[in-house]
Amino acid sequence: MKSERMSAGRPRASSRDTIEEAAAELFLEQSYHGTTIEEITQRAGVSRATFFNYFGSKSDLLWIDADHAIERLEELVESGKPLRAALASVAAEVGPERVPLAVTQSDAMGTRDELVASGLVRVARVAALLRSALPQEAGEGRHSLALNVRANSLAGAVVAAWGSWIMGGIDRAPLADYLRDALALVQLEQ
Amino acid sequence: MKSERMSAGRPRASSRDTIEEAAAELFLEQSYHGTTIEEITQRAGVSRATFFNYFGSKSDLLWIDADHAIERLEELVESGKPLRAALASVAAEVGPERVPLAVTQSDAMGTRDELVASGLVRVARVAALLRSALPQEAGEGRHSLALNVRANSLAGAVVAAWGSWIMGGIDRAPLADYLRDALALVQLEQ
DNA sequence: GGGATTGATAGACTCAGTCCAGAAAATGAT
DNA sequence: ATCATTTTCTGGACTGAGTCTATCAATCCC
Repeated sequence: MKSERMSAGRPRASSRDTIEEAAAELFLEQSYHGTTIEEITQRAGVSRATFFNYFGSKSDLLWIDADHAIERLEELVESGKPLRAALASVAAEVGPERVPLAVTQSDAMGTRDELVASGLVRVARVAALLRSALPQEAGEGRHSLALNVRANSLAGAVVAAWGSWIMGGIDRAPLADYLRDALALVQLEQ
Repeated sequence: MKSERMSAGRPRASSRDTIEEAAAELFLEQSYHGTTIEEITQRAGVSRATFFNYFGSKSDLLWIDADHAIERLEELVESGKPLRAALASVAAEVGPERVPLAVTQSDAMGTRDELVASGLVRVARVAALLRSALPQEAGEGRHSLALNVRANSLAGAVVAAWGSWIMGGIDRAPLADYLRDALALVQLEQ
């Protein structure tokens, strides 16, 4: 995943990690909205233009960990792993410190639709993934209402588990436990 | 709802409707992203600043009908109507033409996260509303996992119903039918 | 060394969204 | 009628995200 590259071109500087670190520091010091992309790149020692080589938008910085988990889930599902097993696997890989910056910056989240929205884009991605991974019942079309309901409800449950886990504070149970309980409540499929 | 005002101050020009109409026209002619707020307000004959007296953001224009439905739902729930009855009421009020601009502009939606995000903000609003309206079980806290799962799953089902209804095309069944079927699939509460 | 490829940079540009000071239009009181 | 007050409308300046383009730098392969 990281870099199986040996071929042509100028090698990337270590910019990505540097930018992430600079951003995390500045968000703590000044908050998300109080920090500009220019400040981040200045502290990271790169140009502003470089930022957009690595990230599509400022809010991407808030969801790095979540995006990583979603990518892992996509990998597992594509490799043929059963859905619930894949979900459990990814949950087990998420350590107690993997709380996205978006949540520690939640004062901003409360007021600003922009941040809520950037988070929900991830939810939509999960829902779409689930919809493609759920077993279709006989004669059921790709856009069946029942399929959509199952996918969305399941996504809702996954998100609820994750949200409650976050709110559980530092001494909470592992995410996998929350997920198990949440999935038990939606006995929609299998 | 509209205007029970007789008191002081300069009366509003008919600006709001004018802006909505101008925007709808321009979005059809030029697409959402091809239209600037300045163009909209020019056609509507008001200043750019006035736009932000009526709408919080450009993307609000895409969700006027959805926002109206959500507000109705909030009213009904606050007035003490049972949740499922309130949902059914609002669904029954939604005519076949009430497809938000966001959907007719869906070519833009497909590619641009911004539009997905603006729509999902509405989903979050619905989920929050459901969470506050769902009956709490005995000894269940405000941030209970089970409560969150029920609220989110239900929101997912509502959204699935709405989405399938939209996709059903012009000769589809009433939204209320889709909603009934979707809710029947999530037998989580009551 | 000479391409070819890829990454980094600078700079200009568009546009959404914020802010503010002031003009315009109404009301009610004196 | 005049004045103070309240609310809307307007113009203009400003910030900052995101796009685009041209150019330079670093690496590989020949």
